[in-house]
Amino acid sequence: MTKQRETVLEVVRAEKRHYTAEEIFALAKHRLPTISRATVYNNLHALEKDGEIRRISGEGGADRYDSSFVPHGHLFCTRCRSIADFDYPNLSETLREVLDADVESYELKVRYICPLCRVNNN
Amino acid sequence: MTKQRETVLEVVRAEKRHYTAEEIFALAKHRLPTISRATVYNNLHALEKDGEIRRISGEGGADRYDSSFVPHGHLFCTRCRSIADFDYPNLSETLREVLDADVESYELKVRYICPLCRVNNN
DNA sequence: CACAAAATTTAGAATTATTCTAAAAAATTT
DNA sequence: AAATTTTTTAGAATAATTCTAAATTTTGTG
Repeated sequence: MTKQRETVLEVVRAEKRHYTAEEIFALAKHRLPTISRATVYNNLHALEKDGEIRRISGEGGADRYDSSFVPHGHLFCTRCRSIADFDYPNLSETLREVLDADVESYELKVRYICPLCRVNNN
Repeated sequence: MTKQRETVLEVVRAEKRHYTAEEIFALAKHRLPTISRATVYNNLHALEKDGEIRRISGEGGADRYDSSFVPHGHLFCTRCRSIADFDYPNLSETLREVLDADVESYELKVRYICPLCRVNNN
């Protein structure tokens, strides 16, 4: 494992938010000034393939990355564009049963109006 | 409703597969030779907002569109890149209960190895 | 450890998908 | 049918991602 890959993984794991490749590039560059964009993309793909991180395909924007080990869904607020995690227990197992096949990964995206926007009538 | 929007909707509804915007553009152009790419994108967005079609955000490629009224998930084969529909009954209602909020739409993408690739050991 | 082979990194160019622009055309309202 | 609003058009612009080929680093082997 190269220090570039390690840095990319650490940046994704340190997530306060779900970062885009561009944001990860900027944060990684902070620590490893010579790192290139292509390396960030390479490593994001490799880490995704290894199951270390998950890609959240972009809702009208760039893809984002998530490093949580706990399977969960994502809530997209169509008003303020915020993204939040939500727990949906047993979905992996249920999918396995319904499909009768091994599931590599899943992505459950829900579009709605988040509580804050609802209250504020945004 | 313009004839352009009507054509785009008809093309998506006539889906044998889930088409990309580019494919929809080509098919629409067949019938309406002067239609422009921007119009196809405009109408895809408008139709999505109206709930007439659903966007399937691109798995390493362009977004695709689906016109089915029956809520369902999508199966992505990571070997042959095929996309299939699958039924997951009551997910809308379950999400509504879990989140205690109205769900505008959802997208459930599952990555796996499809039966054909499994059998053929692709 | 040293060498060879394989894998990864780099910077920037290239490509792909999508959005923007401003003028023209079409649709809708009055 | 005139005025207003919306949509369309072609092409330019932008954004996100992938590609390229040479340089560097890492890994495997004796």
